[in-house]
Amino acid sequence: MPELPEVETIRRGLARHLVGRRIGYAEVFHPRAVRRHSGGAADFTGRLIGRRIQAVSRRGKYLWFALDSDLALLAHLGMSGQFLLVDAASPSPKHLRARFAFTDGDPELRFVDQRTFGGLALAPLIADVPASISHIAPDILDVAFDEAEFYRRFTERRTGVKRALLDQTLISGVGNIYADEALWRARLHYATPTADISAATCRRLLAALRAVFRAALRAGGTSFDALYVNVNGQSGFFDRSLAVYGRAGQPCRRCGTAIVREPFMNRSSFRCPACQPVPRRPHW
DNA sequence: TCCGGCACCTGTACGC
DNA sequence: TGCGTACAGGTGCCGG
Repeated sequence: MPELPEVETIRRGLARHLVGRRIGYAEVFHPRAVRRHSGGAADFTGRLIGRRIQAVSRRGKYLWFALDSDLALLAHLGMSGQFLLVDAASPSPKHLRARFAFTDGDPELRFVDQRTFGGLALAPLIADVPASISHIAPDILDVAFDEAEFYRRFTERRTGVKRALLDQTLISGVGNIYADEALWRARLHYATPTADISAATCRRLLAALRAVFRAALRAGGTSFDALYVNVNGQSGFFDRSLAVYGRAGQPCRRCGTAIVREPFMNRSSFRCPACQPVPRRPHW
């Protein structure tokens, strides 16, 4: 499941291979892949032909190709989206949703997405950010991330700390896996009310998040299966370093207590019952 | 306006 | 073997 470290790993690979190249051909194989592009598939591909990729950028889990004339090709990988750089002659995978060929030849870019939660769209760039994601907050690795402003908005919320971390309009790039990992590092229960978090605890939580993101980036991201791969089709290795996610019944790496898995927000949360006890007045 | 719940999707694992 | 069900979860939309 691509979160910030996985998307950043992919962004770096795309930037290395695609900046400066001009799109010669584009094709969409499934309308759902461009459902957020208002003009439909024909408009999407037609407006891409002849455009040159100037940069590959990211905010949270969104990434985009900055094109000529302040236009961006915006992408979200959803649950299972992949960008792959392969030779045009290589066989098409089952879930190929779109492909882009370049005027200078191979490799071509393919967008593959099994569960179709991901998608592509064109959007005008306003102040270097696609207009359609202006509501997405800066992520914690972004120089624009303002810790004091985050703390103010965080404590104004009437919700629990994990719900807040997953709210991309408050802080972007955090998904279920890294939320659980950061909460474990900061010794916080997911249902701790944000209003009860002190400034010092908030700093500790953000430091934990930064640390887990950086460690995951060094490992090339987290892969549980073949659904997350970098642009060369290779998996990341951070799953071997996870402290709580997916470790129900196994000993906490800090205190040895068995990790528990609990349903929360229609998904699973993992925590150490000793290091992350239920708070006095939880916000479930 | 803010918050929580749910639909959207497909492959895999598991029980019967 | 084959069928049904649960599960994985990011985003946007809707209702309270």
